[in-house]
Amino acid sequence: MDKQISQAVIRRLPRYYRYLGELLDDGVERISSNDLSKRMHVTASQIRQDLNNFGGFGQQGYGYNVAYLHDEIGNILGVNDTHNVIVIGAGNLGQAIAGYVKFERVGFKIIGLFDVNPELKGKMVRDLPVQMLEELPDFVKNNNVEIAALTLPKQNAKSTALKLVSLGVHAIWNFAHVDLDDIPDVVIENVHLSDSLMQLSYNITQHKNK
Amino acid sequence: MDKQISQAVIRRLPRYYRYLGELLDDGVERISSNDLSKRMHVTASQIRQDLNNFGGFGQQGYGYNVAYLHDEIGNILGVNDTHNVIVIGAGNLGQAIAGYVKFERVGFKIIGLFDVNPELKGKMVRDLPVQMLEELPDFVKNNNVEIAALTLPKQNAKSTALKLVSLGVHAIWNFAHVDLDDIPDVVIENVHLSDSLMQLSYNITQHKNK
DNA sequence: TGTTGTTTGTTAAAATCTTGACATAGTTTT
DNA sequence: AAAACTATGTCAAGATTTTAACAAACAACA
Repeated sequence: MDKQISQAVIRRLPRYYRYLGELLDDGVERISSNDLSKRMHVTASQIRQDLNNFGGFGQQGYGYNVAYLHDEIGNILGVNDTHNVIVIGAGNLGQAIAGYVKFERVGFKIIGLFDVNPELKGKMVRDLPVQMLEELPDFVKNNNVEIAALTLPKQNAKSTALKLVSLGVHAIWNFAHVDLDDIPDVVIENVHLSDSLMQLSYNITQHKNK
Repeated sequence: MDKQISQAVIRRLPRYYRYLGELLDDGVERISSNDLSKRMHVTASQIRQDLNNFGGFGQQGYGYNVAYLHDEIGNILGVNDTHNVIVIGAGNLGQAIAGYVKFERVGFKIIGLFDVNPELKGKMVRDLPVQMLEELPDFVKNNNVEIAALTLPKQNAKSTALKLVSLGVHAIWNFAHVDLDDIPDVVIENVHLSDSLMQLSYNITQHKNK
């Protein structure tokens, strides 16, 4: 048992979660895979298949209860629990991420913001002071830090990641333009904005030549 | 002919491009799919298969010339040409994106930054003044704008996207937390940071239960 | 309460993607 | 110049993912 769920499925879950959240806001009580498929431009079969990886959330002849399904997907994704996040690198992107997460998501809580630049020391970003990297070990020891967002130059990313893991932070949200594989015992999620922009660029070229 | 290349392949191209760029910086002249596969932690077969979608860039018994292959992938991705980019939404994220792109990539040039908030009018971000959205139509008319990055609240994303397309901007790099499908004749690349964070959250849970 | 209609969960087929295998072509060495 | 070696391009097998199909379960309505 305990079949491994493919990352392809996992990548789709947040999107389901988002659409269900919107339906919830709109006061929609129930939805069929067919209706949802039309809104989301995917096949109904895929929706049912995806959801059934985790159990039967629907009911024949009725469909899915929006509130219930939303909550269940939230549980699967782990966003109904609180996760403490620190941001390493208090540049533009770091500040933006700190603000963005704060606005967008309950469930994720930014509790610390770090940088190496002494000029930034103590600067307030929202309600958080920028701390120096030297303060990181103590901070991690005294706070339950689950996720570290790395928004720093690629030169420092690997060593910082290694340090974080040694301090006990086992999840990294990596915005640095470098791969952080071959670090054992840590979960990495990469956001390579350059890669995304290049994909866009490719698709522009394709689009033109049609 | 003119076989459609799958997005799975396209998603990998920027990564090849990055690794080849690093090899280039390190003064490495040639590389075999086998050596590259070890560095990148993918199969050599996949590398050869991916590249052969676009033609034979290597030579039997020799491997691939790093500079040549780097350049060719650059051509495929369209990053050897210049693309003018405007950013709509001059909040933290918009400013970060403007700076990030500028630093990371030649090939993409930020030429304008727009917002609706009158308080931001004229504020300099790097070397660009924040302009009001009313100025957008004239700006697009007078400048060759290829890509618009949307870093604004989801409520305004769709209408702004529609306006951009009507003005002749046919590529959107979307950071708003909403899907912009069903807009015809436009290439969309989504960066859903929340989705990414949720994936991380899921994988943390999985990691723990092992 | 029975009949009709709806929609799931699941199975199987189809399509796509990844990996392994190897003949061929070119390189390197002697 | 020949022999030994290397590594691509490509074909085919294997694995995974997606889609279609439908029986079983429940809802809605008469």
